[in-house]
Amino acid sequence: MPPQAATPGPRARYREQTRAEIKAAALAQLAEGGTGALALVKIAKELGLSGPALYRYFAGRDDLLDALICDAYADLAGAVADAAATSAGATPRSLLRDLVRTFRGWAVAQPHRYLLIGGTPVPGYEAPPQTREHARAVLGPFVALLAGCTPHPALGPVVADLRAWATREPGVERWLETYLPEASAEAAAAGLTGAVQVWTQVHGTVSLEVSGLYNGMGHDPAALLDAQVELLADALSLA
Amino acid sequence: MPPQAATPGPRARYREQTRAEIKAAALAQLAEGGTGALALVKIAKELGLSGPALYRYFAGRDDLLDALICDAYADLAGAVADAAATSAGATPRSLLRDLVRTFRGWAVAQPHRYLLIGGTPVPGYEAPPQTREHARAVLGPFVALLAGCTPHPALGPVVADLRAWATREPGVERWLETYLPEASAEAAAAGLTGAVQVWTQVHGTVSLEVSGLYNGMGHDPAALLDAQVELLADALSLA
DNA sequence: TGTACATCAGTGAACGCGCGTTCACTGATGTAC
DNA sequence: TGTACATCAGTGAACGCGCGTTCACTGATGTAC
Repeated sequence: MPPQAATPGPRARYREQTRAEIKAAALAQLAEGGTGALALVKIAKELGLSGPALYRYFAGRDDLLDALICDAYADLAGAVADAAATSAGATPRSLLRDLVRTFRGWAVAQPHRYLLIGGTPVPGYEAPPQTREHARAVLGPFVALLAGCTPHPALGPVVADLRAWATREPGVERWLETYLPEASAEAAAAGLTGAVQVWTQVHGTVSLEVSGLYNGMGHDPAALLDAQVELLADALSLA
Repeated sequence: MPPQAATPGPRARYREQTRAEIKAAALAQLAEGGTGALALVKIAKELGLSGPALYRYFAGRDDLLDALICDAYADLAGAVADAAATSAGATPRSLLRDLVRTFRGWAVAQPHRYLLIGGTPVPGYEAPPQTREHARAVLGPFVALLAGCTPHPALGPVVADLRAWATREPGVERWLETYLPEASAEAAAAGLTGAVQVWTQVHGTVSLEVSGLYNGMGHDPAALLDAQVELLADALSLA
């Protein structure tokens, strides 16, 4: 009788390690040539393996892409959550600034990964269904921070009927419980509205920077984003 | 002696028509499968032509992509300029609203074309050098509209030294003369700052919508963008 | 502790696909005298 | 108005490439008695 099935065993550990190496090589390719440059054969060659060996670790090209996307979402969500934990206790305004800076920092440090989750959907590739939940996890700390804020009246409620949305869209219920455990319906709606507003602004600025579309304009993206945080904080009446 | 070399002649006209048909077929493919799905052979087949015939009209795949991108930029810039001309005389605030709505309308009506110019840069494809100038042309009416506005102090000047930038970056000189013919340095800087601010916000909202990343959030993108226009107008102190 | 068996990582050859691009050519269309 | 020539759209065959994926297999590693 084995001591406990919980211990992975050397084989499983080695397996996980190889999976990680494959993903690392794949990311390196993405960084160089974009989504179109991701080729299983080239990855194998780079690892000193031969072609079909990769099929021991991933069901195929799409499966590998799935894993990369999930990792990227989880990683970004983790970074944002860490920042929220670190800055807990600060004023909402400076917390928002920290979260936004973390978001941008993550994106510009590894543009290919940001493009993977925030860029053009890959042709012929159907995103895994958990994608929506992952995206919401990234927004989680923002909603939590902004719950109960007072958005500029023009913004209105992003989701008119929160309860209807939560029952219609799977996963939303649990998400709300995680990030807004004790918020009133009004506070939750305000937080969601604020988070979407922040999201659109930050994604706009960051994705333009990451795609290199700023090249011709000549300005400092970090400073611009900081300024936009102030505008956002004003629009949401943050202290 | 021919009447005037200015008249294109039937051959040249037919040639232009075929070029247009090729581009239309290419756009149809982009709409279905994204950038990766653009294949010369398939385009040819769709037009009843056979493979190499396309090389009479385009030097290759990249040349065709160049043309599509230039067209998209020019088309969007034209739409925005038309909107500016139509709404001339309105208050800055409602003019901004019209321009932004036009921008979004163009993008959501043909998402593939918006992704072509605002999405992830295509792997292995080097954007033509005029791209920057085209992007600036789209922003032109916005700068013109916002020249002399009073941006929120936090925003600061997007370009600290406008004159240095204009001499460093080719094409900027002429661009400034076109859209800010008689503006003071301060008014020009304010207009540029405002335009960049508007650009980041609108691109953020529109690109999230066009990429389908809104699916899981459940809200009305057009209403959100309208609200954001009010916030922008406030941040730029528009009448 | 040793032996028999199951599991699984990895290989090499091969298939089929679609693509971009080149080449030598045919035939129609326009142009010059 | 008619003829000779140049221009140019379009063809068919072919090359080479890199890719995803399948298959039957070998050999090492772990496991059960």
